[in-house]
Amino acid sequence: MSKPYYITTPIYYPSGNPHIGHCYTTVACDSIARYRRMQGYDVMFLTGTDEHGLKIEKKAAEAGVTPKEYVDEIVEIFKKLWEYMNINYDRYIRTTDDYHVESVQKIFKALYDKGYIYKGEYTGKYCTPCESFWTSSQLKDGKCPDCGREVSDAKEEAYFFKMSPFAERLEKLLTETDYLQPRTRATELVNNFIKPGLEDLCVSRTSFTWGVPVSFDEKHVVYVWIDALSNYITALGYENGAYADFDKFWPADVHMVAKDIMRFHAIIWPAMLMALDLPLPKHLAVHGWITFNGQKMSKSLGNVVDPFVLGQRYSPDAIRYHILREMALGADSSFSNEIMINRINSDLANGFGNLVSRTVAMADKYFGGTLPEEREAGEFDDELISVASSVRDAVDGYMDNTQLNLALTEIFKLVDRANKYIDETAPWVLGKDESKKARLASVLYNLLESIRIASTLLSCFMPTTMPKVWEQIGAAEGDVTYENAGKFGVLPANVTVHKGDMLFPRIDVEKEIEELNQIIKNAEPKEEEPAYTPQPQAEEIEFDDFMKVDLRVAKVTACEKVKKSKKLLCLQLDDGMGGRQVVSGIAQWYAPEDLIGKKVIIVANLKPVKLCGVESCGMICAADMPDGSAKVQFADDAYPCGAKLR
RNA sequence: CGCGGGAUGGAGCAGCUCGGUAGCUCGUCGGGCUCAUAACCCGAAGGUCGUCGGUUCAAAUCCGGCUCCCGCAACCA
Repeated sequence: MSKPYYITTPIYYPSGNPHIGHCYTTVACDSIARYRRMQGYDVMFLTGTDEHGLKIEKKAAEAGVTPKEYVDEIVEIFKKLWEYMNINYDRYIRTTDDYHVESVQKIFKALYDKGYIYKGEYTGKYCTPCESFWTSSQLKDGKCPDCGREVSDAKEEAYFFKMSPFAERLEKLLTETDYLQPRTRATELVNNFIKPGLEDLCVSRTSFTWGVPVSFDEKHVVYVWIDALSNYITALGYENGAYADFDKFWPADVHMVAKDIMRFHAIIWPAMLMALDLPLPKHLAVHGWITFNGQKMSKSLGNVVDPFVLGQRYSPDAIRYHILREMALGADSSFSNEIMINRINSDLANGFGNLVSRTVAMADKYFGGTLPEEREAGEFDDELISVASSVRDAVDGYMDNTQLNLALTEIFKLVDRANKYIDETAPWVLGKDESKKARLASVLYNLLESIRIASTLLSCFMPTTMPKVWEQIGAAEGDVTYENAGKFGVLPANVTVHKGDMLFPRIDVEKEIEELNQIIKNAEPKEEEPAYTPQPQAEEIEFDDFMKVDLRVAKVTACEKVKKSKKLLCLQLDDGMGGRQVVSGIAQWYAPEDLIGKKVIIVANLKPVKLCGVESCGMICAADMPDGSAKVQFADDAYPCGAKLR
């Protein structure tokens, strides 16, 4: 009976279309899953979508459809992308699936019965028009992140999950086991979340309805944690009858996640499992972001990469390769069109593709495609054979540590060695001498064997292209197994090759970059310009209310950054009334010298407050820009300082 | 003094745990080859290893101060 192996991606939130970042995690998991299958494991590879929550509810409302209709549509796009990228998942879970809903309700109840969940009060900020709760950290400029209106303090009845009983075990899990990969991140988690004391977690909401109802308290809907994280076990049939794989596959071998959701998987998820008395997953592999020219990918920067577009131009396998080759487990990896194209050219086209092409072409040219069986060993053979025979074991080691980039590097050492071997043995010279035919056959055979081994291992990473290689080098299905990847001399001595199409055509870098930039440009205006919808107008107020606001002209006499803060500038103003100090959150967009000497409009009669320990008396007026930045409203220099506006 | 990570030839990185020739990929330059996808192979140039100080026979590597960058947290009147 083969050993089980369970690997998961996170379940993605379908509030928008999938992008290259989603591909990153999924392609990595797929490659590992394929590798394990090849090794003979009984693999369960799970992916899916997290479909509940307020944001989906709202997006659906905006689109004028039901939440379910909304997610159905996006889930289709996700699935299409996975099909396109040749992702071979075993199961796809949607949190809207009946069996999942059933399990979540049971889990919630079980935790309640055990006393880990209790009813309490959730205090936060409430936006009346949106009917939504926000924590203070979610607020944008102190206002509702959705509509931009004022929020008020409010309390909401909610269920809480007790985290504190697990603090000690969690700390040990993070610092003393190899659960977290890479371990370097453990310090960060322990210092930031465990040492200050774990706060109980709010696990239900009454402020929206698009979610799993709490079975024993209908007003409440299960909030994201228990609903989403539990997918890893409900998908196996935990507390439901849809599947019966829980005993076989749990605990998971690897949960792979990006660093932004590391915290939930490193702390909350293990705590939940502890509360349920279930075994913990073996590993949590955390990877970084794909950054674009060093910047985080974001729509407003216009650098969101559409995987469909890239795949069409360079083939899904090339994209898969690039992503995996650049990805180091802990760190961010930079993505740019230039890096990607260069990588595809040098590794896939020049290195691997060309090796296959020249080898097959020579076998075809000198022997009509079929090698004769006579052999003659030569001086460079041993080194090539030793490299080829040891690759698999090296790759194994890296795969065990989810270091896919290093695994690929290892395979390409063989590719490079083989290219060098061609130069050393100069088959074209042998080809001119009838007496060297046996030697020539040996050289070509050794090359075909090297290609067979490399392509077998690469087939987990580039599953679409490698079968084409096998066709070209005359490898049968039984030749390209995991077991044979560790052996040299598997192809029949009289193997027959078949010339085929180029595997990875070389890309014209300059031309391609120009075209890609054009695509980005064309895509931009469509998204950018009409995308800016002004915030809804605030509620009407009385004239008297308006007159309470004292707007004044003031001149910036001095300005400096507030230490300890990235966003704050401290301005000294001549307001015609003796001067004052105002702190403003615009440091990201203005240097102090941009403001000194300029006149601005201030709200003069705001109650003073301290921001990062610096007193601020009033605020300066600025416009919110579509990209989230702010532009200060500079006043006409003719206005005298202290002049009142109305 | 909020937490953490980083600073190494033009670019991107490894080396730092366990001090002792600074390595890899790409790019550049020169050469070779012609089987191949203007690909392949060889060679060369290019680095005060952020900065200052300490320990040591010896420091990229250990210790301390400083500067700058990047995440996260907080702040954004």
